[in-house]
Amino acid sequence: MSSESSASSLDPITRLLDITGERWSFLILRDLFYGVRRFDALQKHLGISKKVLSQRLNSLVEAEMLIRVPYQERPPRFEYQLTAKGRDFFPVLVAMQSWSNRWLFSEGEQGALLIHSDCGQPLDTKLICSHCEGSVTPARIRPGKREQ
Amino acid sequence: MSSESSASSLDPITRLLDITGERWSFLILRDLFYGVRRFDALQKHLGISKKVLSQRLNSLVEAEMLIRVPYQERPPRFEYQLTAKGRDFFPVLVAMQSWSNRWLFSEGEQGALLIHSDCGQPLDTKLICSHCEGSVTPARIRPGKREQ
DNA sequence: AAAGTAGGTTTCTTTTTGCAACCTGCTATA
DNA sequence: TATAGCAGGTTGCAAAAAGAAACCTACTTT
Repeated sequence: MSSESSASSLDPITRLLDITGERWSFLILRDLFYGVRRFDALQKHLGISKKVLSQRLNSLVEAEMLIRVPYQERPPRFEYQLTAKGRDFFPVLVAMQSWSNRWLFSEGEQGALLIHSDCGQPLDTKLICSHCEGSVTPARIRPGKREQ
Repeated sequence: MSSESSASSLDPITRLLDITGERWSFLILRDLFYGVRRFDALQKHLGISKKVLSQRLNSLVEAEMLIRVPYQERPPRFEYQLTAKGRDFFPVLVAMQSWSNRWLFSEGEQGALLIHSDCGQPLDTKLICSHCEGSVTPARIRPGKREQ
Protein backbone atom coordinates (compact mmCIF):
# COMPACT_ATOMS: atom_id res chain seq x y z
CA MET A 1 0.00 0.00 0.00
CA SER A 2 1.97 2.88 1.38
CA SER A 3 3.16 3.59 -2.16
CA GLU A 4 6.72 3.06 -3.20
CA SER A 5 8.92 4.84 -0.72
CA SER A 6 9.24 8.07 -2.61
CA ALA A 7 12.81 9.20 -2.89
CA SER A 8 10.99 12.35 -3.78
CA SER A 9 11.82 14.94 -1.20
CA LEU A 10 15.24 16.49 -1.22
CA ASP A 11 15.06 17.29 2.46
CA PRO A 12 16.95 14.71 4.51
CA ILE A 13 14.62 14.82 7.48
CA THR A 14 11.54 14.43 5.33
CA ARG A 15 13.15 11.48 3.66
CA LEU A 16 13.99 9.91 6.99
CA LEU A 17 10.46 10.43 8.23
CA ASP A 18 9.14 8.68 5.15
CA ILE A 19 10.77 5.61 6.64
CA THR A 20 10.53 5.99 10.39
CA GLY A 21 8.03 8.78 10.64
CA GLU A 22 5.41 6.86 12.46
CA ARG A 23 5.79 6.88 16.18
CA TRP A 24 5.89 3.09 16.41
CA SER A 25 8.87 2.78 14.10
CA PHE A 26 11.08 4.62 16.56
CA LEU A 27 9.91 2.44 19.40
CA ILE A 28 10.40 -0.75 17.42
CA LEU A 29 13.96 0.27 16.58
CA ARG A 30 14.60 1.12 20.20
CA ASP A 31 13.38 -2.30 21.29
CA LEU A 32 15.61 -3.97 18.75
CA PHE A 33 18.57 -2.11 20.22
CA TYR A 34 17.49 -3.38 23.61
CA GLY A 35 17.62 -6.89 22.20
CA VAL A 36 13.92 -7.57 21.74
CA ARG A 37 13.80 -9.25 18.35
CA ARG A 38 10.73 -11.44 18.09
CA PHE A 39 7.28 -10.56 16.89
CA ASP A 40 5.57 -11.77 19.99
CA ALA A 41 7.97 -10.12 22.39
CA LEU A 42 7.80 -6.83 20.52
CA GLN A 43 4.05 -6.91 20.50
CA LYS A 44 3.79 -7.55 24.20
CA HIS A 45 6.53 -5.15 25.20
CA LEU A 46 5.25 -2.28 23.08
CA GLY A 47 1.54 -2.83 23.54
CA ILE A 48 1.04 -2.38 19.82
CA SER A 49 -1.59 -4.14 17.77
CA LYS A 50 -0.37 -7.06 15.74
CA LYS A 51 -1.60 -5.49 12.55
CA VAL A 52 0.34 -2.30 12.99
CA LEU A 53 3.41 -4.14 14.24
CA SER A 54 3.31 -6.31 11.15
CA GLN A 55 2.97 -3.28 8.89
CA ARG A 56 5.80 -1.41 10.56
CA LEU A 57 8.15 -4.37 10.56
CA ASN A 58 7.46 -4.96 6.89
CA SER A 59 8.12 -1.37 5.98
CA LEU A 60 11.32 -1.32 8.03
CA VAL A 61 12.43 -4.48 6.26
CA GLU A 62 11.56 -2.89 2.93
CA ALA A 63 13.60 0.12 3.93
CA GLU A 64 16.52 -2.20 4.71
CA MET A 65 16.72 -1.15 8.31
CA LEU A 66 15.87 -4.71 9.37
CA ILE A 67 16.11 -8.22 8.07
CA ARG A 68 13.81 -11.09 8.87
CA VAL A 69 15.92 -14.06 9.84
CA PRO A 70 14.81 -17.60 10.68
CA TYR A 71 16.05 -18.69 14.09
CA GLN A 72 14.63 -22.20 13.92
CA GLU A 73 13.19 -24.35 11.18
CA ARG A 74 10.58 -26.60 12.70
CA PRO A 75 8.28 -24.93 13.21
CA PRO A 76 9.51 -22.00 11.14
CA ARG A 77 10.19 -19.03 13.37
CA PHE A 78 11.73 -15.67 12.62
CA GLU A 79 13.34 -12.74 14.31
CA TYR A 80 14.10 -9.26 13.16
CA GLN A 81 17.67 -8.06 13.15
CA LEU A 82 19.08 -4.63 12.55
CA THR A 83 21.11 -4.14 9.40
CA ALA A 84 24.15 -1.84 9.29
CA LYS A 85 21.80 0.90 8.17
CA GLY A 86 19.53 0.16 11.10
CA ARG A 87 22.37 0.00 13.61
CA ASP A 88 23.65 3.35 12.40
CA PHE A 89 20.31 4.79 13.48
CA PHE A 90 21.42 4.38 17.08
CA PRO A 91 22.68 7.97 17.47
CA VAL A 92 19.26 9.31 16.60
CA LEU A 93 17.65 7.30 19.37
CA VAL A 94 20.38 8.19 21.80
CA ALA A 95 20.05 11.87 20.99
CA MET A 96 16.34 11.55 21.66
CA GLN A 97 16.93 9.79 24.91
CA SER A 98 19.49 12.34 26.08
CA TRP A 99 17.17 15.22 25.32
CA SER A 100 14.31 13.50 27.03
CA ASN A 101 16.32 12.80 30.15
CA ARG A 102 17.40 16.43 30.31
CA TRP A 103 13.96 17.95 29.83
CA LEU A 104 11.22 15.50 30.53
CA PHE A 105 12.22 13.93 33.80
CA SER A 106 12.35 15.53 37.19
CA GLU A 107 15.21 14.91 39.56
CA GLY A 108 14.64 11.76 41.54
CA GLU A 109 12.81 10.29 38.62
CA GLN A 110 15.43 9.94 35.90
CA GLY A 111 14.46 7.36 33.38
CA ALA A 112 18.07 6.75 32.44
CA LEU A 113 18.16 3.23 31.16
CA LEU A 114 21.56 3.27 29.55
CA ILE A 115 25.06 3.34 30.95
CA HIS A 116 28.12 4.23 28.93
CA SER A 117 30.46 1.32 29.65
CA ASP A 118 33.64 3.30 29.04
CA CYS A 119 33.04 5.62 31.97
CA GLY A 120 30.20 4.01 33.87
CA GLN A 121 28.07 7.15 33.78
CA PRO A 122 24.40 7.29 32.82
CA LEU A 123 24.32 8.11 29.17
CA ASP A 124 24.21 11.76 28.25
CA THR A 125 25.54 12.73 24.87
CA LYS A 126 26.59 15.58 22.72
CA LEU A 127 27.04 15.92 19.05
CA ILE A 128 30.30 16.84 17.42
CA CYS A 129 31.34 17.45 13.85
CA SER A 130 32.87 14.32 12.41
CA HIS A 131 35.30 16.41 10.35
CA CYS A 132 36.72 18.79 12.94
CA GLU A 133 35.35 17.36 16.18
CA GLY A 134 34.04 20.80 17.07
CA SER A 135 30.72 21.17 18.82
CA VAL A 136 27.60 21.48 16.76
CA THR A 137 25.05 24.08 17.79
CA PRO A 138 22.50 26.04 15.78
CA ALA A 139 24.75 29.09 15.88
CA ARG A 140 27.61 27.20 14.28
CA ILE A 141 25.56 25.92 11.42
CA ARG A 142 24.59 27.72 8.30
CA PRO A 143 22.48 26.60 5.41
CA GLY A 144 24.49 25.34 2.46
CA LYS A 145 21.98 26.36 -0.16
CA ARG A 146 21.84 24.57 -3.43
CA GLU A 147 20.58 27.09 -5.94
CA GLN A 148 17.19 28.33 -4.82
CA MET B 1 -8.37 17.33 23.75
CA SER B 2 -5.21 15.31 23.44
CA SER B 3 -5.42 14.52 27.12
CA GLU B 4 -2.93 15.97 29.53
CA SER B 5 0.49 15.11 28.26
CA SER B 6 0.95 11.98 30.29
CA ALA B 7 4.19 12.01 32.20
CA SER B 8 3.18 8.40 32.44
CA SER B 9 5.77 6.35 30.65
CA LEU B 10 9.12 5.87 32.25
CA ASP B 11 10.79 5.34 28.93
CA PRO B 12 12.51 8.49 27.71
CA ILE B 13 11.86 7.92 24.03
CA THR B 14 8.19 7.22 24.60
CA ARG B 15 7.96 10.39 26.60
CA LEU B 16 9.64 12.39 23.87
CA LEU B 17 7.34 10.92 21.25
CA ASP B 18 4.36 11.98 23.33
CA ILE B 19 5.47 15.50 22.47
CA THR B 20 7.02 15.33 19.03
CA GLY B 21 5.85 11.95 17.91
CA GLU B 22 3.83 13.12 15.01
CA ARG B 23 5.76 13.46 11.82
CA TRP B 24 4.84 17.12 11.38
CA SER B 25 6.27 18.14 14.73
CA PHE B 26 9.76 17.22 13.61
CA LEU B 27 9.35 19.14 10.40
CA ILE B 28 7.97 22.20 12.17
CA LEU B 29 10.93 22.20 14.54
CA ARG B 30 13.30 21.83 11.62
CA ASP B 31 11.72 24.80 9.87
CA LEU B 32 12.00 26.89 13.01
CA PHE B 33 15.72 26.09 13.10
CA TYR B 34 15.90 27.21 9.49
CA GLY B 35 14.34 30.51 10.54
CA VAL B 36 10.80 30.00 9.30
CA ARG B 37 8.72 31.34 12.15
CA ARG B 38 5.33 32.51 10.90
CA PHE B 39 2.16 30.55 10.55
CA ASP B 40 1.68 31.41 6.94
CA ALA B 41 5.25 30.72 5.94
CA LEU B 42 5.29 27.42 7.80
CA GLN B 43 2.05 26.37 6.21
CA LYS B 44 3.24 27.13 2.70
CA HIS B 45 6.73 25.75 3.18
CA LEU B 46 5.58 22.50 4.74
CA GLY B 47 2.49 21.94 2.66
CA ILE B 48 0.58 21.10 5.83
CA SER B 49 -3.07 21.85 6.40
CA LYS B 50 -3.81 24.86 8.56
CA LYS B 51 -5.74 22.77 10.99
CA VAL B 52 -2.95 20.34 11.66
CA LEU B 53 -0.34 23.09 11.74
CA SER B 54 -2.43 24.90 14.32
CA GLN B 55 -2.79 21.76 16.42
CA ARG B 56 0.91 20.95 16.27
CA LEU B 57 2.00 24.48 17.10
CA ASN B 58 -0.34 24.59 20.04
CA SER B 59 0.89 21.31 21.41
CA LEU B 60 4.51 22.36 20.96
CA VAL B 61 3.73 25.58 22.81
CA GLU B 62 2.02 23.58 25.54
CA ALA B 63 5.09 21.38 25.75
CA GLU B 64 7.21 24.52 26.14
CA MET B 65 9.27 23.82 23.06
CA LEU B 66 7.94 27.03 21.47
CA ILE B 67 6.56 30.36 22.49
CA ARG B 68 4.09 32.45 20.56
CA VAL B 69 5.43 35.98 20.38
CA PRO B 70 3.79 39.06 18.85
CA TYR B 71 6.00 40.68 16.22
CA GLN B 72 3.66 43.57 15.51
CA GLU B 73 0.63 45.03 17.23
CA ARG B 74 -1.63 46.48 14.59
CA PRO B 75 -2.87 44.21 13.29
CA PRO B 76 -1.81 41.66 15.88
CA ARG B 77 0.60 39.19 14.36
CA PHE B 78 2.60 36.42 15.95
CA GLU B 79 5.56 34.24 15.35
CA TYR B 80 6.75 31.07 16.96
CA GLN B 81 10.14 30.99 18.61
CA LEU B 82 12.10 28.11 20.02
CA THR B 83 12.59 28.04 23.77
CA ALA B 84 15.79 26.75 25.36
CA LYS B 85 14.13 23.37 25.55
CA GLY B 86 13.25 23.61 21.89
CA ARG B 87 16.71 24.75 20.85
CA ASP B 88 18.25 21.86 22.73
CA PHE B 89 16.31 19.57 20.42
CA PHE B 90 18.69 20.53 17.64
CA PRO B 91 21.00 17.52 18.09
CA VAL B 92 18.11 15.17 17.48
CA LEU B 93 17.34 16.79 14.15
CA VAL B 94 20.99 16.92 13.21
CA ALA B 95 21.45 13.26 14.06
CA MET B 96 18.47 12.52 11.82
CA GLN B 97 19.86 14.59 9.03
CA SER B 98 23.31 13.02 9.27
CA TRP B 99 21.88 9.54 9.14
CA SER B 100 19.66 10.46 6.24
CA ASN B 101 22.52 11.93 4.27
CA ARG B 102 24.58 8.82 4.83
CA TRP B 103 21.92 6.29 3.89
CA LEU B 104 19.15 7.88 1.90
CA PHE B 105 20.95 9.89 -0.72
CA SER B 106 22.99 8.63 -3.60
CA GLU B 107 26.27 10.24 -4.54
CA GLY B 108 25.71 13.19 -6.78
CA GLU B 109 22.46 13.88 -5.04
CA GLN B 110 23.39 14.77 -1.49
CA GLY B 111 20.71 16.80 0.17
CA ALA B 112 23.17 18.37 2.58
CA LEU B 113 21.60 21.63 3.55
CA LEU B 114 23.83 22.50 6.47
CA ILE B 115 27.44 23.57 6.73
CA HIS B 116 29.45 23.51 9.91
CA SER B 117 30.89 27.02 10.08
CA ASP B 118 33.91 26.04 12.14
CA CYS B 119 35.34 23.86 9.42
CA GLY B 120 33.29 24.69 6.37
CA GLN B 121 32.36 21.05 5.74
CA PRO B 122 28.87 19.74 5.03
CA LEU B 123 27.46 18.68 8.33
CA ASP B 124 28.08 15.11 9.36
CA THR B 125 28.05 14.34 13.03
CA LYS B 126 28.88 11.79 15.61
CA LEU B 127 27.77 11.34 19.13
CA ILE B 128 30.11 11.34 22.09
CA CYS B 129 29.61 10.82 25.78
CA SER B 130 29.37 14.17 27.51
CA HIS B 131 31.16 12.74 30.56
CA CYS B 132 34.20 11.09 29.02
CA GLU B 133 34.00 12.26 25.41
CA GLY B 134 34.31 8.66 24.28
CA SER B 135 32.35 7.45 21.32
CA VAL B 136 28.89 6.07 21.84
CA THR B 137 27.95 2.92 19.99
CA PRO B 138 25.49 0.16 20.84
CA ALA B 139 28.37 -2.07 21.93
CA ARG B 140 29.55 0.46 24.48
CA ILE B 141 26.18 0.88 26.07
CA ARG B 142 24.55 -1.33 28.61
CA PRO B 143 21.17 -1.06 30.25
CA GLY B 144 21.26 0.55 33.67
CA LYS B 145 18.31 -1.26 35.09
CA ARG B 146 16.34 0.28 37.87
CA GLU B 147 15.00 -2.58 39.92
CA GLN B 148 12.76 -4.72 37.74
C1' DA C 1 -7.16 -35.79 20.45
C1' DA C 2 -6.67 -31.35 22.72
C1' DA C 3 -4.21 -27.52 23.98
C1' DG C 4 -0.33 -24.43 23.37
C1' DT C 5 2.85 -21.39 20.77
C1' DA C 6 4.82 -18.14 17.28
C1' DG C 7 3.70 -15.33 13.75
C1' DG C 8 0.73 -13.53 11.45
C1' DT C 9 -4.10 -11.81 8.55
C1' DT C 10 -8.95 -10.21 8.45
C1' DT C 11 -12.85 -7.52 9.90
C1' DC C 12 -14.85 -3.84 12.07
C1' DT C 13 -14.99 0.44 14.85
C1' DT C 14 -12.81 4.67 16.41
C1' DT C 15 -9.34 8.40 15.66
C1' DT C 16 -6.57 11.29 12.89
C1' DT C 17 -5.75 13.58 8.65
C1' DG C 18 -6.34 16.67 4.89
C1' DC C 19 -9.09 19.77 2.15
C1' DA C 20 -12.02 23.51 1.54
C1' DA C 21 -14.76 27.06 3.18
C1' DC C 22 -15.47 30.46 6.45
C1' DC C 23 -14.35 34.03 10.16
C1' DT C 24 -11.84 38.09 12.36
C1' DG C 25 -9.23 42.33 12.77
C1' DC C 26 -6.87 45.34 10.59
C1' DT C 27 -4.67 48.02 6.34
C1' DA C 28 -4.33 49.74 1.71
C1' DT C 29 -6.71 51.22 -2.46
C1' DA C 30 -10.33 53.52 -5.49
C1' DT D 1 -16.99 55.03 2.22
C1' DA D 2 -16.87 50.59 0.07
C1' DT D 3 -13.90 46.92 -1.54
C1' DA D 4 -10.27 44.04 -1.58
C1' DG D 5 -6.39 41.91 0.66
C1' DC D 6 -3.69 39.63 4.16
C1' DA D 7 -2.21 37.06 8.43
C1' DG D 8 -3.82 33.83 11.40
C1' DG D 9 -6.66 31.13 12.46
C1' DT D 10 -11.56 27.77 13.25
C1' DT D 11 -15.24 24.67 11.55
C1' DG D 12 -17.27 20.79 8.94
C1' DC D 13 -16.89 16.85 6.34
C1' DA D 14 -14.83 12.85 3.73
C1' DA D 15 -10.87 9.77 3.48
C1' DA D 16 -7.10 7.32 5.61
C1' DA D 17 -4.86 5.13 9.46
C1' DA D 18 -4.90 2.95 13.98
C1' DG D 19 -6.59 -0.33 17.51
C1' DA D 20 -9.17 -4.41 19.30
C1' DA D 21 -10.54 -8.82 18.73
C1' DA D 22 -11.29 -12.90 16.30
C1' DC D 23 -9.39 -16.11 13.24
C1' DC D 24 -5.74 -18.91 10.64
C1' DT D 25 -1.54 -21.93 10.03
C1' DA D 26 2.10 -25.10 11.13
C1' DC D 27 4.09 -27.32 14.24
C1' DT D 28 4.93 -29.43 19.40
C1' DT D 29 3.74 -31.08 23.85
C1' DT D 30 0.59 -33.60 27.10
